Amino acid sequence: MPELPEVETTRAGISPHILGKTISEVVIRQPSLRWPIPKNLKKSLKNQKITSLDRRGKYLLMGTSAGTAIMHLGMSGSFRIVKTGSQPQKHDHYDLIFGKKTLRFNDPRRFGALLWTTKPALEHALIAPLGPEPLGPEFDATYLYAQARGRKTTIKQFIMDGRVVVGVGNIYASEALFRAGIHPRRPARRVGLARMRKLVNSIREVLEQAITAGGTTLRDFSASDGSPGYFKQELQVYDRMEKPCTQCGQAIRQEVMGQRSTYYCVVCQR
DNA sequence: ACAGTAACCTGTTTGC
DNA sequence: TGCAAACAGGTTACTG
Repeated sequence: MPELPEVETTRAGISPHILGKTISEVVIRQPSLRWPIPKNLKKSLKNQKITSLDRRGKYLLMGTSAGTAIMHLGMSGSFRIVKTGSQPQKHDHYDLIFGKKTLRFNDPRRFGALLWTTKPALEHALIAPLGPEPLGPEFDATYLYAQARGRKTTIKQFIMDGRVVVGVGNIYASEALFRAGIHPRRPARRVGLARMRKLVNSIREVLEQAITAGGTTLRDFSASDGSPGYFKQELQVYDRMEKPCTQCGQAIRQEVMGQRSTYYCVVCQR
């Protein structure tokens, strides 16, 4: 479900409800997520005040004076702010209770994560290897071009590699490549500097527009207040197999690359 | 070092 | 209608 815009929408949505607030109770109903929720997490988090809520790639980093909770939404995770004591639904795996309000995590497929670290979060084994933020200053054409030297992989799989750049998932990879006019199967090393510049701009543009629209709701994503994301209306290729290209009218093609559905226009993308 | 694939899970859609 | 296979927005770990 969630790529960078959806995680950012989530971060912005829950921030005002938890920043500066103190966790009065932690309830774990299902500890077996992508990795087991650490046994010490409940004790570590209880009575801690939330001092920050940051995003790194698709990870949410919830800071306290004692350490940082590292959270991930996986494929199907979402947070809701609910009234404390309200009946948990199916797949509601954990609650962070802040007095009258509760931050509740729901995740049918259980690819999400909740971890705890007392070191600086950026040094954590899952966070440290991550590439630059696509909306940050280090991500530019020169960097992307340099990274692509000698790489045999396709440009689509290249921009979806979190060590190259974070936050570009399956939807926005297809969308950014369409906007940049680059064929998803083109080898990464065969994209020149000028087209890398175009690609960097397309990635930034599509992510920023999606954040503004509150993310993309394809099936079941919703913000922490339950509202959907509206970027689906702006999608040019993703989930539009056989529909006309918005630029040239050619039927949009769908293929599987690296076990992921990929959508593109055979005329506009080379 | 890199690329490709299987694996982790459940729910929904598709095809016979 | 029923059942099985395929597929879904992510990421790591393993294999070659």
